[in-house]
Amino acid sequence: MRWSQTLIPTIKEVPSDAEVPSHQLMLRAGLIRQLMAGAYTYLPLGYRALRKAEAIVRQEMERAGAIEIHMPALQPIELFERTGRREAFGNVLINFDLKRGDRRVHLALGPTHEEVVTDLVSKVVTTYKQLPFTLYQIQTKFRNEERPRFGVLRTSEFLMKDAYSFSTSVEQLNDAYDAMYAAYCRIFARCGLEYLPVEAESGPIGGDASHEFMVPAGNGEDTIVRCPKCSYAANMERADTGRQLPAIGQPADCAELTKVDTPNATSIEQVSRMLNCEPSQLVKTLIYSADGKPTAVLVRGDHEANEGKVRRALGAASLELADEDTIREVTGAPVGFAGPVGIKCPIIADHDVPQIVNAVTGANAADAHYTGVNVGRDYQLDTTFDLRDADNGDPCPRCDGTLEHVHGIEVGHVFKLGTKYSKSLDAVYIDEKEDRHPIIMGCYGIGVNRIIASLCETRYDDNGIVWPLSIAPYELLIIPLNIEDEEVMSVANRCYDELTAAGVDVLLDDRKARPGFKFKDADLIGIPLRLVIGGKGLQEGQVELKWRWADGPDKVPVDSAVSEVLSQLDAQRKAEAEKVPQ
RNA sequence: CGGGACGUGGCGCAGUCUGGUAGCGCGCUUGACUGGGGGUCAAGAGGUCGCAGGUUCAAGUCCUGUCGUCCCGACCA
Repeated sequence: MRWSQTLIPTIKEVPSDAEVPSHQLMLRAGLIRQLMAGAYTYLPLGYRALRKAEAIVRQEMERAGAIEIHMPALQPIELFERTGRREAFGNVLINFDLKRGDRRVHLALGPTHEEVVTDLVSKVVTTYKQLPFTLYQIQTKFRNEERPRFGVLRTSEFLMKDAYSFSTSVEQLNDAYDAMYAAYCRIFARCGLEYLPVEAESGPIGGDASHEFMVPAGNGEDTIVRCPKCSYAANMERADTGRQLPAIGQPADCAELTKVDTPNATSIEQVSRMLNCEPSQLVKTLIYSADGKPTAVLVRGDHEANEGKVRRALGAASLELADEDTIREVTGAPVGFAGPVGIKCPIIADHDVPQIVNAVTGANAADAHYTGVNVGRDYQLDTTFDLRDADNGDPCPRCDGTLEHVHGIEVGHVFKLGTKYSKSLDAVYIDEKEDRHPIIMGCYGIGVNRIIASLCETRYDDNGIVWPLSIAPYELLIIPLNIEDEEVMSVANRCYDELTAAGVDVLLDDRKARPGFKFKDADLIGIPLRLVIGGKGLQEGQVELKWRWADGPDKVPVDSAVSEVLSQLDAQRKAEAEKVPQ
């Protein structure tokens, strides 16, 4: 492609709306333009990169034995009502009424396709002989994000590869899951991403039923807990703290239980300042409503309660912080003064809570706290749970290492679904004995746009994007320094023609512009290999070849320019391929 | 949904407090010079200051409302 024949609107100054690097670079390099919050047009360069990522995803899906289909984005709302996800999605599900003749139809724009694919399979599969298989598609998904942000990282419309496996046994499900897991590793490695598979919320099946693929990045929305010493990595939602179960016993040297005035001090910070103690000396008492029943959850003052863990510990289907009236009812005090001593509801506590000797807690009375609170004497616990977020510095649950937090962008998610959808949508098969069973499912998603955004978020320097060869919109950029110099242009055109014919993705900067201007644009759009053809060089019979990440150019004889480009591209492709797991 | 910020040529911004001829840089057009890391000079084009209403002799500027965008938080199968 000739630069003058395509549309690459680069921008010198950083658009004021863009904050994160990927957003700034994608706008500046002319990859995308915004239509509205959460909706972007992919311009030629951005779309080429996106399609390259898509091609890699497709190749690896096929290699893993998945079969491609294409399902409608328009879906009847009724399917979501049958699985209960209309309510679960809530406002995120984009849905609307349409008039068709004298009747109305209620439709949704697919936020994902579990319902549609399960409905399809329920109508097509009858016997175990047809199973197992895995279907996939690459398609635009729609979600009414409450708050789209970070440019293209979180949008209300995005390209997703979604795959669904259908099996008759847990063993078959595990095989499909493992195949997808391996394919994902290959995909992200081929795309040149640094990725981290982390354990994620696994739902009803438990165990290792779910992994997220994260790209470590400072601006990632997710917090990952990982151990630098072993391979343990988990989403904050489910990361274990590695705390040993402590014995619950009344400590030896207890202070007296004392009620102290703490006017208007409702936060951990205010109380610790007023009473001149560390937040770790406090017990944070949170009143939750678990399936409608109030429960007090105790964690140490400097810890954060983890709602997923609380929900699992209580075996509750729904969990939310209790409203003000409930809090007054069980504590007899306004919000901010709850404590375990004399509270009128069940208590569960994190492992670290009974370890606090002479703790400070709310006194269940307005403007008052207790000091000298001790388990066994002032309140009772039978057992403790892991109820809090794993913290920086916590012990690793798998080895003697120390956990640390990193932020990440979720680019993929693999999940063992079980029979949730097949049961509600009646997707069953008959076995050898003519018994009917719900099909066992798995689902596997990749955010294709996020592959591009994560690359831009992690691979750049002061001058612009640094694409890997595998995803770069073009592999080679030819820059003739002076397009009015006939010899320069004839060499440039010859290289362009020969390399294009050889199957290389070549962009030729045929714009009438000064060299410095072209170099700046070249670095900004980040094409991996750059071939510079200038009048001075040609007088010495030489052209220049430079990788985007290299310090300086290599001089190459004009006559061997084409072969040198081909062999260097080949070597780079091999180098990138070596990082891909088998 | 709670909190905050911002809407002025294509982009980045000043002007708003204290009402009185709409400005700067980049980009764009034309010409000349220049020609290896976002050039120089000259001459131009381009904006009903997000929108609506109000106050005023007079509104980019003050008031009310509204729409939009971004950031923090909540939410996120």
